[in-house]
Amino acid sequence: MARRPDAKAKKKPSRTYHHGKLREALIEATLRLVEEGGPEAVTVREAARRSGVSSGAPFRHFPNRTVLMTAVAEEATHRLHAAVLAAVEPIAAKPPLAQLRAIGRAYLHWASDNPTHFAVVSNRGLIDYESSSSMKRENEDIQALMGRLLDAAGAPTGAKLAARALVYGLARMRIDGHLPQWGVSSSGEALAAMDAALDLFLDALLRPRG
Amino acid sequence: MARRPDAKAKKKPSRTYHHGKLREALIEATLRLVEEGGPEAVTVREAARRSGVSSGAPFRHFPNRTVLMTAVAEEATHRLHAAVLAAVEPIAAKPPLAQLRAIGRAYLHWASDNPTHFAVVSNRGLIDYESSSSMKRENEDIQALMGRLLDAAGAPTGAKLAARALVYGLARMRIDGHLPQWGVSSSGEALAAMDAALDLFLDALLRPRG
DNA sequence: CTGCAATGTAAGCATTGATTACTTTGCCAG
DNA sequence: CTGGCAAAGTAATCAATGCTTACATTGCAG
Repeated sequence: MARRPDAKAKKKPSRTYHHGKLREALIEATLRLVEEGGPEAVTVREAARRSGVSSGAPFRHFPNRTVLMTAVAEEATHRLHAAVLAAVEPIAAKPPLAQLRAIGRAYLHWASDNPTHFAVVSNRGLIDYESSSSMKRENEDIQALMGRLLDAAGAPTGAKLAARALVYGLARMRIDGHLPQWGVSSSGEALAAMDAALDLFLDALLRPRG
Repeated sequence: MARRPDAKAKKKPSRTYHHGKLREALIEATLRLVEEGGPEAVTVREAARRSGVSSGAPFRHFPNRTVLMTAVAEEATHRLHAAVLAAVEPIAAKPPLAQLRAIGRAYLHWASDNPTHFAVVSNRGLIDYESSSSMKRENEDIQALMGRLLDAAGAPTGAKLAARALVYGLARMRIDGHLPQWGVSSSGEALAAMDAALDLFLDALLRPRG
């Protein structure tokens, strides 16, 4: 795996010193750290190690650990946003209920497939949410999309919060370990149960009221 | 506040050494630490400091930080359980819907009033959930109660998971900072919105289906 | 009273986030 | 070119933390 202490830069083995793309390398390394052990496993020094630089180098690009985590959360949010959009856009002509179902499923599946990344995105005590305009925008974009669809489906006022809470709750229950009965690692059954709960909720919510 | 380096034990100022009730003192100190700065702010050394013992002493009672946190989660779960029971028991004769509402409200209000304690209870990555039989019991007790009430109300299969997810989702959204529009600190409006979402969900779920 | 287990202390280790002073590098104005 | 300067590395250091080990004190049981 490791040939020599150099072989770091893409083309010029400049003997170490001046990584060239350290910022991106650190984000990538941190993404992998999150993947491997969750947000708590992230260590600035380990990210530096994996990027082949000294322990102080990361602080040239990120003032502190939180900002590094925020950059990772930004990337993760981007992926989640893309996954959700990729699920709705092909069926933009179908009825709102179908689109809502697709959004919820995409969200839940992404969270289930990327539990540790979802943990970074959702727990805002770990990041500096307000500082990232892109993360805010993509987040609000999903909420707005859901809002429009709920309105179009004639959902009652307050349904937006309930819908958000249900999907968010299912996703977090999974990563927080509250779904042991459906298998901790075998995501198949848990996903099926979550999908069923989502369907139930949407059907109940959008069923015409007397 | 601090008169002398002694004045620690209740009655016998035994010059330090042998605290007598260090275990409980540590749990109490940790509870306060959680209260002040969330689960991440908990430090074994600080708990020791506040209990007036050396930094190694806590390890005589808790093998590691996680076990200390688990003890705190146990206590917090006990309080949450008590709050929920106190809300339902007086109205055990009323219809299931009313009882379900009361449970959800009590849960949400407790989580809202004790956000950091709720964080400890809910995030099982921070504790050793399986090792605490009392915590498991009280937790499953609430779930079972909700399950019975949902069955009695004629809720469809799968409603149990949806109901748990909705309440859990609302509670976590609040502590995770996903409800800025309802005021971060002014819990009044956020609570009202959560209650409304809960009502909406229960009404939709339990409305007779065709 | 004695001796042992429980419970505390003191000191130390490895690790971490962060800072500081120094060094190397790329690049741009002249 | 080239001289110099800002950007981006390094090395050394600090304080804090979780946890361990060796030792000290205590109280209690026999």
